[in-house]
Amino acid sequence: MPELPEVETVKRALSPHIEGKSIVHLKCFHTTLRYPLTDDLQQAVGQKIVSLKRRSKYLIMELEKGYLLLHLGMSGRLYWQPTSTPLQKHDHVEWTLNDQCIVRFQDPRRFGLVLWTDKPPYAHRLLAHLGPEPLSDEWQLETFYAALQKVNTPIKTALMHGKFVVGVGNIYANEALFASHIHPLTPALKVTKLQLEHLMHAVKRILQSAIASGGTTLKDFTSSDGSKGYFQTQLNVYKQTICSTCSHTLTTIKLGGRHTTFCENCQLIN
DNA sequence: AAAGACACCTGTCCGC
DNA sequence: TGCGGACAGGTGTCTT
Repeated sequence: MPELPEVETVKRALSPHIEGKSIVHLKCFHTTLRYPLTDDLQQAVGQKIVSLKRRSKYLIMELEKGYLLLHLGMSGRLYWQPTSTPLQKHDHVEWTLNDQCIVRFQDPRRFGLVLWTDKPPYAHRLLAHLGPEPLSDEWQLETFYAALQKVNTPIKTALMHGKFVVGVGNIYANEALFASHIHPLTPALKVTKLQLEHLMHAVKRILQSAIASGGTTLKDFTSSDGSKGYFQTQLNVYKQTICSTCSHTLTTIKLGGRHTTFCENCQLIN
């Protein structure tokens, strides 16, 4: 489900409903997601939610003392209800806030996570190694280019790796490479600095545009209020068959186990 | 040290 | 209609 724009959409939709409110109950209905749902999640109970932040595809619920780290994995949802409603299949964690509203974490495939930490979350082992945020000034052409000079792996794999930039998943990696006319199999160290500059601009533009559209709903993505995203209408290669620029038939290959679609006419390998 | 394979899960879709 | 198999928006960890 979620790449950066989808997680950002969830964050923006949920924040106004929960910030400044207190957690009255926290219930777990399943023992394990990516990691076990441990008893220390109860340390969040009684605390006020100071803010909801995003780092990469992680959500950080900042409490007065401590933090809850959340990740939606491939199929996770975080949905909000003004009052309690019947549990749905695959609801794993439920927060009840002091105004009686409910927030639930639902995740059929259970690749997501909810965990407690009382230490600064950016130093947590899951976040500490993450690369720069694509929509921030931390992501610089010079350092990106320099880092890739040692990387022989295809540029698409490098883009999705999370080491050089975070938040770019399969959909937006395909789209950004198409927009910047770079063949996904180009070895990262062979991408020129000029191409890399175009790629960075494409990533920023596409992510911002996807956020503005409320994310991409391919099958089942909805924001916390149940609304769908509309960026799928702007996809140029992902799940498409004909090149929107030259009308050639698009090529689909498998790269690192992920569907990779590109135009052999518009995206040349270096 | 880098790169690839694998693992974690369930739901859905497609072909037979 | 039923069944097997492939595949899906992610990412940490293990193996080469």
